[in-house]
Amino acid sequence: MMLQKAHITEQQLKTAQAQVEMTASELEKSRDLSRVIVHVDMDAFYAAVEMRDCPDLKDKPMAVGSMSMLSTSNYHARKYGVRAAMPGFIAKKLCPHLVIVPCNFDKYKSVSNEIREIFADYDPQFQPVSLDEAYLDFTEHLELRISWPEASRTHRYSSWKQPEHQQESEAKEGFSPVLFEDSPSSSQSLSNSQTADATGKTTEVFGTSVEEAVREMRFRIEQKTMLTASAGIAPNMMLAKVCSDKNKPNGQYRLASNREAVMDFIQNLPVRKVYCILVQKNHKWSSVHPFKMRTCNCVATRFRFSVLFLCAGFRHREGERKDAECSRHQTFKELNRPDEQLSLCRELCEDLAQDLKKEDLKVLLV
DNA sequence: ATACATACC
DNA sequence: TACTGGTATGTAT
Ligand SMILES: Nc1ncnc2c1ncn2[C@H]1C[C@H](O)[C@@H](COP(=O)(O)OP(=O)(O)OP(=O)(O)O)O1
Ligand SMILES: [Mg+2]
Ligand SMILES: [Mg+2]
Ligand SMILES: [Mg+2]
Repeated sequence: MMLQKAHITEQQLKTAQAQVEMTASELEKSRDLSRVIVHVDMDAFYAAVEMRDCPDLKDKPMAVGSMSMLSTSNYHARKYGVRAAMPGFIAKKLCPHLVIVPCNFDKYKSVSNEIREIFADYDPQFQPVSLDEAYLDFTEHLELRISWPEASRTHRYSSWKQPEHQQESEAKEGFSPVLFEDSPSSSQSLSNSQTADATGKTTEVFGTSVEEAVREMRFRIEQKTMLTASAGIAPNMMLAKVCSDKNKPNGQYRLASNREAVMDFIQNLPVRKVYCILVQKNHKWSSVHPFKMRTCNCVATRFRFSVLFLCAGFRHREGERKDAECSRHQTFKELNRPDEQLSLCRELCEDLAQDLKKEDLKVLLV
């Protein structure tokens, strides 16, 4: 691809530029900022369920799975680098005190059913992605909600969790304070706008804005399951998904529905976050990886150049699979013998790989 | 149509 | 000692 790049002519660049402008204006016409999309995702899902059901685990680094493979870890364990898809015995080396508890899929499935009941109240057509997350279109809910009486926006604390006692001296906004009415970000506590009930804070009132509606949904999830969720609010699913990660755990983030805000948000995002195809080394559109374009802005400013490579992707074959029954790890070992790896690296980075030794491989492949 | 490669939870 | 399994999508042949 570097060789091809050297032979690009002015004429080719001009043609590419024209293509880009056509595509861009077509796409701009179809930009839709009218929907309010929410992506909700439970925090450290399997691990959180296990911690809820075994309070001894609360303050310990823990993970769910086995010595062979972990499905996820709690946030405490993540500080040590313990992650999903990591073998338990390796995780133990990173974090010797790690507690590993086995999976209980039935429990995760039933919690999933509980949260889906709540999702359906906001969007009956919600799209589940996995047991712990879903996309919701809040547009219609919000249109109705705007004229809802306060009673319909009031929710009870479950007996297991009353709100924290608040300082009397702390000035309160008064009745039904509406939080985040127009603030772009927040990871505020869910329990700071309780009504000043004479009998004592057993309910919570939520406003009519998107932020309030989403905060309400997360509040209901927490009261019902004793588990927390995070959420992203944006004009489309991709952006909502990226937003839901931003204030995780137990937070939410809204990206405003205007072109400028979206452009600004996208600018410095790692490409990896939005369009993984571009960094798949074997994908036919894989023009980003070889040329080290890491951020979206980089792709955008060099788009004219990128377009020339859209159809010029490369592939390499990793060899034939010999034993369909073996584990993923075994397969990897079979297909990537050191000598195969060496020749592959030499092929892929000619100039770098002349003096390549086997010890270098590990680093390169990582 | 099928095998294969890769992504994501 | 130990390196997943379920589901979806895209590519090459
Ligand atoms: N690689 C994997 N293999 C098997 N199960 C997985 C894997 N990754 C995730 N899971 C399971 C366990 C997770 O708790 C659940 C939800 O995934 P995900 O939302 O990505 O992470 P998480 O909920 O554990 O943490 P968080 O969302 O807070 O980052 O799916
Ligand atoms: Mg997630
Ligand atoms: Mg999650
Ligand atoms: Mg998830």
